[in-house]
Amino acid sequence: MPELPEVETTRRGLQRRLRGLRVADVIVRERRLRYRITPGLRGKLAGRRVSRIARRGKYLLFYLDDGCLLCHLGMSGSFRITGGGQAAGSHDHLDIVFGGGKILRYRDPRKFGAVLWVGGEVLRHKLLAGLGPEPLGKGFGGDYLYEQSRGRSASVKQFIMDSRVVAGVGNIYANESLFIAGIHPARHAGRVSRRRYEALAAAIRQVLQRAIRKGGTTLRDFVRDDGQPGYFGQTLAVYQRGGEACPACGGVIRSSVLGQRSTFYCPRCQR
DNA sequence: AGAGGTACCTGGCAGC
DNA sequence: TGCTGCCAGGTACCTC
Repeated sequence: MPELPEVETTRRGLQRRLRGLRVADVIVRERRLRYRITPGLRGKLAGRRVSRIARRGKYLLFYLDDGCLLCHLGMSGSFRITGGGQAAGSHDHLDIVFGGGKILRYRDPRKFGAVLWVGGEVLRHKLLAGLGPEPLGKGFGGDYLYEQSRGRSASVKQFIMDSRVVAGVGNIYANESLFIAGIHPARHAGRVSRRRYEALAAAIRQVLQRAIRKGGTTLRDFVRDDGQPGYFGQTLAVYQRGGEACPACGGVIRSSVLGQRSTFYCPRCQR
């Protein structure tokens, strides 16, 4: 499933190849994603030029001349660019055709994604307005996590996966960063020290940056914008490794469920 | 305000 | 082998 590094990898690839291009046509095959794809999208986009592509959490923001296409890949979404000869598959819900013939194709078997046109200031959009700071940006760090977490009884894992606390930390990287920081995922967020939040913030930045450098960690059906699958799961220390040996101490990695999410940790290394 | 639960969807896989 | 049924997983939203 696309996590923040995959989204960032996608953003970089798409920006490199689409910036400055003008939309010629839009083909919507399936409108029912998490939300309905904005009706009349063709009229909104046609003739507009892509000025840049940004990211906010796991949302992709395609800035056009006078508005923004706000997209989310959900669980199984991917973008790719085709030359035009490729026939659309059954899960290829949207094509954005550019002048010159390049096609940006959105595929999403599970339809958890979103493609919405936002005419005004996109960062004030309901889906973005409440997001916490970017984990790789200013405003995020140990002090911030410490202050935000006081008095909170939810587990530290659920806390860092709350998009209002920090944007875009999903299940994989929550597991991995807690392992690196040596913090037990079920520990109450309000009972983690400032010093340990410092370690956790550093771990979150480290795992995300490393995955971005690797081109994105992927488990199943993420496809990079060049159409190549991006399997990098072998670099994960604990995620989906329940019953295996901890790479740090050799003990057995445990799996459990926290907030309806699969959770992996080493009970010896994480307290 | 915070915590917990639910819905959305479908490929993949476990169990029969 | 073939069918059925369950579940993951990100996020918003609802309820308590």
